[in-house]
Amino acid sequence: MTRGGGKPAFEPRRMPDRLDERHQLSERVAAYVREAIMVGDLRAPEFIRTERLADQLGVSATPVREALMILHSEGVVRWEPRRGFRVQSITARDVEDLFEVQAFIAGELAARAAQLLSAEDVARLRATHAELERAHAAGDTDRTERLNHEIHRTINRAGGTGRLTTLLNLTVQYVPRHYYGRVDGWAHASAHDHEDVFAALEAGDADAARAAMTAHAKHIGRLLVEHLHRVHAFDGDTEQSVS
Amino acid sequence: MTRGGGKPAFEPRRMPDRLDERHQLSERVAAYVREAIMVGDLRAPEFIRTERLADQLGVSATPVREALMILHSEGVVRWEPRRGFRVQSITARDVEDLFEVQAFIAGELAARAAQLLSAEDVARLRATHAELERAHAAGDTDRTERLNHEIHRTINRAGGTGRLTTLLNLTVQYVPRHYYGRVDGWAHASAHDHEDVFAALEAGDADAARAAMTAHAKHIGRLLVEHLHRVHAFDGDTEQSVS
DNA sequence: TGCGAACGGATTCTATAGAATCCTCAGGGT
DNA sequence: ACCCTGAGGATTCTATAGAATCCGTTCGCA
Repeated sequence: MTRGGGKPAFEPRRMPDRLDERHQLSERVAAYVREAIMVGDLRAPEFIRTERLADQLGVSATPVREALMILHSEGVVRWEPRRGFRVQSITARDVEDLFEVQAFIAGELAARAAQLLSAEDVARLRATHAELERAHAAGDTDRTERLNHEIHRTINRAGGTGRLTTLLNLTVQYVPRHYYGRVDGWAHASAHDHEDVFAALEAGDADAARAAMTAHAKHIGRLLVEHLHRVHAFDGDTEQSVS
Repeated sequence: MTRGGGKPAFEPRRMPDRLDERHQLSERVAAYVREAIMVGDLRAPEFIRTERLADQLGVSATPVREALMILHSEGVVRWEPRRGFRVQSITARDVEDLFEVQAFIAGELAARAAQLLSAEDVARLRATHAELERAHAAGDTDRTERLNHEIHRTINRAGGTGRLTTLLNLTVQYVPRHYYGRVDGWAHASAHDHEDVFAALEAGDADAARAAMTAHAKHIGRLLVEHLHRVHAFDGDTEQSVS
C-alpha cells in the first residue's frame, strides 16, 4: 500500500490569479495552499505530498517545497523533517489568539499613525471608505475587500515599515484576504468600526486610535470564529478527519 | 563588473553544530545566517548571494534558497523577486517592538500557565532555576542559556502548543539563543525576574504572572538594545554600511 | 501465535543543469 | 550633454535526477 494512506487528495483548482505570472511560483503555491486549507480541501493532520501537489499545479517540486517552507514558518503547516509537511490543526482558540495578537499590533500601529497622519490623509481614508461602502452596497465583494485592505495598509504604513508590520502581516496572512467575502457581517462590521478609527486619527488621539483599532480587530475575529464554526472548519466540529 | 558590487563578503565560519547533522540543511543554513547577521558579518542592505553562500558552507544552492525563504517570512531578510535576498535593516525601534510583542504573548501564555501548572511543576521550575544560577556562577554561559530556555519552554508549553507559541517563537528566534551570553547583565536580570514569575505561578495568580513575565521580557529587551548600541549594530550607529 | 529483521515501494532531500531575468556598460543618435 | 538601445555577464528561478530516509509488509524463527 502507498505510504500516506492513499487519499484521493483534493480536486485541483487553478492557481490564484491575484498573484499573476510576474510573481514567483513559490508565492503562488503558498497562496494556493493557504486557501485550500481555509476552504477545507486540505485538512489536518493530512500530509501534503510535494510531488502530487506539484503535478496538480503543473509545476515542479522545488517551488512547492519552498512554499511549504514559508508556510511552515508561518505556522500554517508543520514540517516534520524527512517525513513531510502536514497541515497544522487549528482550534477556535487559535483563531482567537491570532486575532488577539493582531489586535495588539494593529492597535499599536494605529496609535503611532494618529500622531503622524495629517488631516488630508484622514480625509483620503474617509474617501476610500466611502468607495468601500458603495462597493459593498453594489455587492462587489472583491472590490470591497481590496479597498478595505488599502485602508488598513495606509494606516499601518504610516509609522514606517518595520518589524511590527512584518509580524502583523504574519497574523493577517493566515486567512486569505478575499476569504472575508464569505464571512457574514464582515463588511457591515468594517463599515461601522472604521468610523471610530478615523475619528481618533483625525483628533490625533493615540490612545483612542489604539482602542478603536483593537476593538475592530477583535470584532472581526469574533465574526470569523462564528463563521468557521458554521462551516465546521475546526477540529472538534462534526466532520472530523480520517481515522 | 560583477553585479552586486563585488564585496569580499564575510569570512566563512563553520556551520552551527548546535543543529547537528540530523537536522535539515535548510535549518542549519538559516541558523547560520541569523547568527551572521546578529554578529555583524552580514549587514543591511547587502545582498546574500545564494551560490556564494552555498560554496562557503559546502552545500548546494537549493537548501540555501529554502533557508532564505524561511528567513524572509520571519522578516530577517527581504526577498526581492528576481533580484535576490538582502538582509533587512534593523533599528533600535524594531528591537523594542519585537520585544513588546514578545512581552505581550509571553505574558498571555504565563497567565494561562498560572492556572494550569501544579505546585510540583513550579517546584521543578525552581530547581531548574537553581541550576541556572549555579551554572552562571561557574561562568558556564552555554549551560546557563540552555537552562533558561528550558524554563521558558515549560511555561510556554503549559497551555498546550498552538498559534501563540508559533508567533512567540518567531519573535524569539530573531536573536539566536546563545547570543544572550554576550549581553551584559542578562543572566543577572533573568535570575532576578524569574523569581517574580515563579511566585505568581505558584499562587495561581494569572494577572500577576502576566505582569511579571511581561516585565521580564521588556527588561531583557532593554538590555539587548543597550548592548546592540554598544556594538554599533544599528543602522545609524558609527559604522554605516557600504555607500 | 507472537516478535524481530530485512525487503520493497514511496517520499523526502540535496545536487546540478538549463532557461529566464536583471544589471552594467558601451556605443550611437539626437 | 543626454537618452535610448543592445550586448554581455552574472544571478535568480525552475526543472530534473540521484542519494538518503522512512513506512508498511512479509518472511523467518522461536
